[in-house]
Amino acid sequence: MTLPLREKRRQETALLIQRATLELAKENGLDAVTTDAIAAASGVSTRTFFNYYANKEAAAIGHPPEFTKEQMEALRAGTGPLVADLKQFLDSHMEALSEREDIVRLVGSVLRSNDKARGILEGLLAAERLVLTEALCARLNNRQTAASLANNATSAIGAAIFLWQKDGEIALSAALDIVWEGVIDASRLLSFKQDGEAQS
Amino acid sequence: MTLPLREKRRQETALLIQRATLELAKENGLDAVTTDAIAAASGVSTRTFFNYYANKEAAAIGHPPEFTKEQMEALRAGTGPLVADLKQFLDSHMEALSEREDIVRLVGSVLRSNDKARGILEGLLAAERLVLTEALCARLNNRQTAASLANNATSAIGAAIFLWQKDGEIALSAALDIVWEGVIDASRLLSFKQDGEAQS
DNA sequence: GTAATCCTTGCGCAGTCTGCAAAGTTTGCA
DNA sequence: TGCAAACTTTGCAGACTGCGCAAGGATTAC
Repeated sequence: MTLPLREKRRQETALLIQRATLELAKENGLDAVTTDAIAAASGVSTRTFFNYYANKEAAAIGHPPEFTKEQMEALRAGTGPLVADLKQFLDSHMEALSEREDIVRLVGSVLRSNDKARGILEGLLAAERLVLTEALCARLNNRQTAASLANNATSAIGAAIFLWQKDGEIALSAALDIVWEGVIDASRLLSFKQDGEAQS
Repeated sequence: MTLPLREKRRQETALLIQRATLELAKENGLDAVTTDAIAAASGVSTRTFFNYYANKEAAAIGHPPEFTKEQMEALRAGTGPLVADLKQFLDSHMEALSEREDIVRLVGSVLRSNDKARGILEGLLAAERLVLTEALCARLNNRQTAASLANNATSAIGAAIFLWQKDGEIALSAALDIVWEGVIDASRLLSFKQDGEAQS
């Protein structure tokens, strides 16, 4: 962890700008906030703001935690049954998100009212989903299956956040448990042997 | 089907503008296209363009086919096992998409390079997913399970389109079959009874 | 045929985002 | 420590986006 000063400053400023953006968006939504206002609140020039983020929506999203090397490795190595490993993987990612609960909550409200922000996050998630698909592929040797698993997993994270926001009482990890149970139930229904149908 | 003239014209113009937008975007991507250019190519004023679509990204997406009342009803009534009904539902929706293959292909390429367009489509899809969730809820009495099923279903449509675009040989319906098989396989893995784990 | 309703359009304004070049910081190396 | 190379910040100018407004044109219902 011996980052050069430059790098460190950059990360700090990026986070500072994100917080300023979200703070301003709380009032009347992100659309009502100008880039000039964000720059001013962050203590940088407007031009510099655009050196950090391509637009205000990207600033609101910031840099969400990615799947770490350790998490991916644990999943690929695979000690237990796949379901358990996957759940563990999601739990550990959820924990990373919990450390920025305030930001997660604010980002969530921006997403509800801003198409562009949604698209940006969706792009980031798609990349993560691809990474996860690759890792699962190594364990399964079937791309479509791996892709579907990755989809269920990443969607579960989003659904858990949604549930957590709506409820307001339960913890993020508890929300994930509830959502995951639904995923498993749905899987039972989908994999149920059909009455008179042929089954490969 | 006795639409007033106004309504009909409106739909035609909306489609015309969408086609013009996609046509112009083929060259250098949507970002390189100005709203003035789209308006000129569509034979309307720039101001009128904005009466049809909120922005050029929305114009590129247009108005994708929604789940029809008949499709939803068939799913809710539910004659066979759920998996079969769901597959049938997806097949019929895929058929609707096949009738606009040219547009689907162009929209796909816009989505790859434009965050805002992705967000807009994602918003439309989320609404559809919600409709589907409601319908499944009526049959299942469990919201989380219904949501997971709806997620798997709508994601499958997207994945099928992706596969169809990448491959270039297979038909949309065939692509859906391949994707769906992956979904079922993944479900088997997820619902697999775990070794020593407790099972509710 | 006529009144009510809805659509289109030009104009103007506030805001977004980029290229460029000058000025300021940080880094590595001697 | 001190200096050159590499990188950052910033102001400015300029093209593009998106919307409110109000006048004029088309369509509808009766």
